[in-house]
Amino acid sequence: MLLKEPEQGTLADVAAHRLAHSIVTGELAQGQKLNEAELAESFGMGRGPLREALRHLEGMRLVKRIPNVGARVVVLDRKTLSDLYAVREALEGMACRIAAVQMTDDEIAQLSGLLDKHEEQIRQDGGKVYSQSEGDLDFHYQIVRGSRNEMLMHLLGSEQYQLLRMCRYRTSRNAQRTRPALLQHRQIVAAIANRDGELAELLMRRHIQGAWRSISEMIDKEEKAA
Amino acid sequence: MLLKEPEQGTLADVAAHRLAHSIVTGELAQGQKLNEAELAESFGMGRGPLREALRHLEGMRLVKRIPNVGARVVVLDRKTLSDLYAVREALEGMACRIAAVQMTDDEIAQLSGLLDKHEEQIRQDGGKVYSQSEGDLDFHYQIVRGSRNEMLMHLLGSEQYQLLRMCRYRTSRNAQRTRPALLQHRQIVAAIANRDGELAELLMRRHIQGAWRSISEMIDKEEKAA
DNA sequence: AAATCTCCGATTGTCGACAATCTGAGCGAA
DNA sequence: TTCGCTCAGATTGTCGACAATCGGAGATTT
Repeated sequence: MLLKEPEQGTLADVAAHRLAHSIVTGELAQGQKLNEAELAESFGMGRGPLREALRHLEGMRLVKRIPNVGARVVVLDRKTLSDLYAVREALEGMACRIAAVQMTDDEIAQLSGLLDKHEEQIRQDGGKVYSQSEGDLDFHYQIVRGSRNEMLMHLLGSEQYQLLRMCRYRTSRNAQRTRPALLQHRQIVAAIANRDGELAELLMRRHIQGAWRSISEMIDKEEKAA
Repeated sequence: MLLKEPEQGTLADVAAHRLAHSIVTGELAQGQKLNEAELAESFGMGRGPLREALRHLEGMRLVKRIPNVGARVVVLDRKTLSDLYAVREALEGMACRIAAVQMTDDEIAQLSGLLDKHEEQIRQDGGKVYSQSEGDLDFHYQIVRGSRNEMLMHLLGSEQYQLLRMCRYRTSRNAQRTRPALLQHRQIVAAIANRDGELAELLMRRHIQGAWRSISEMIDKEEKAA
């Protein structure tokens, strides 16, 4: 759902998706060198399609390329994540405000249902934050879709979110934030259901700010440990 | 300044820049088919680099590619531009608020100087909206730079703005908005100089909303004419 | 020993040719 | 006439090979 059809279309697209997955899950470490010939070999394709895939990932900011030197997996330092969350706050805040006007009652009910499923998941296995994260992304993406803004959907859905998912995989150990997050999600849906765009935006911005604080603390700990 | 070094680096980069320029200036019409062999020939390069360039432009949303069919120049319809301006409003509003805190006094003075130069230009040749547009983009980009947010700079500066420039070339006939725009720019700078982030954001949002109304009316006229 | 230079292996950049696929014209049937 | 089918022509997708460039090991100089 978040990662489109993996095995279809051009080889370059397949490579891009597989690479994106490997990077997001951490299978490919941050800063790791990406050897064209090697990867092409492992994917069973020529270097041409693979180079196109790298260009694509470069556009997604998942890899950084330097001419005549090569491509490396991007490194998510504090500054990068801080910037990302600031952009998210602005963009998703706007999405929320518009979604409160644009979403149909059906879509809102569906969104609420997503949270029910989500809650059930947390109740069942309190530790599986992984699926929570994916579900959380689904939640956010549904709202973005509700804004009917194609550019936003592309910006957040298809591209930027990969960075977020990458970040999640890195910091998915702390489960303690899932419950307050769920509550905040409920409040956001309630605001949208009331067609209160301003409140929905405010709540979403706070929600994202809270997520950033949480991530930020975690980075602090990691840095202190190192 | 807005278009990086044209003739250096890999051929794919050269092709991407030249194509971007041709698209933005309208030299390549909207919706026009982009033939790989043809373009590669005209640029004096093989199809490999050109394909990479197309991938890049696809990421910039300047072209739309369909597997096994080819690439076409994107068409800027009302919906696309509306979405673009909504995103701009959120992003540049945020940039303004942060820039009001982060910019140095030097940078603010420089920004003010840019407007002086800008005013002088308007006084000299009241009709040359072209250079006004470029200068306007410079103004907006300077503020984005002032936010110190790398992601924002990449999003607005290197990529999204090409779409804007494309739009400007299309609708650059109406010069009557340059003077109020300049005034609004001055007010924004004043707010930033006072370190009033909230006001700066508000003014920038209004400024962009005004620009959108202007563009929107122009599209209406065009549609009525057609 | 430290710094610099030189050269070689490895990697990226580029090209040309071939295979796969789509588009559209022309033909035939309902 | 209109619809569907077939089949070239053109265009995209892919590969393998060659040229250009970079990084690093080792030798040389101070």
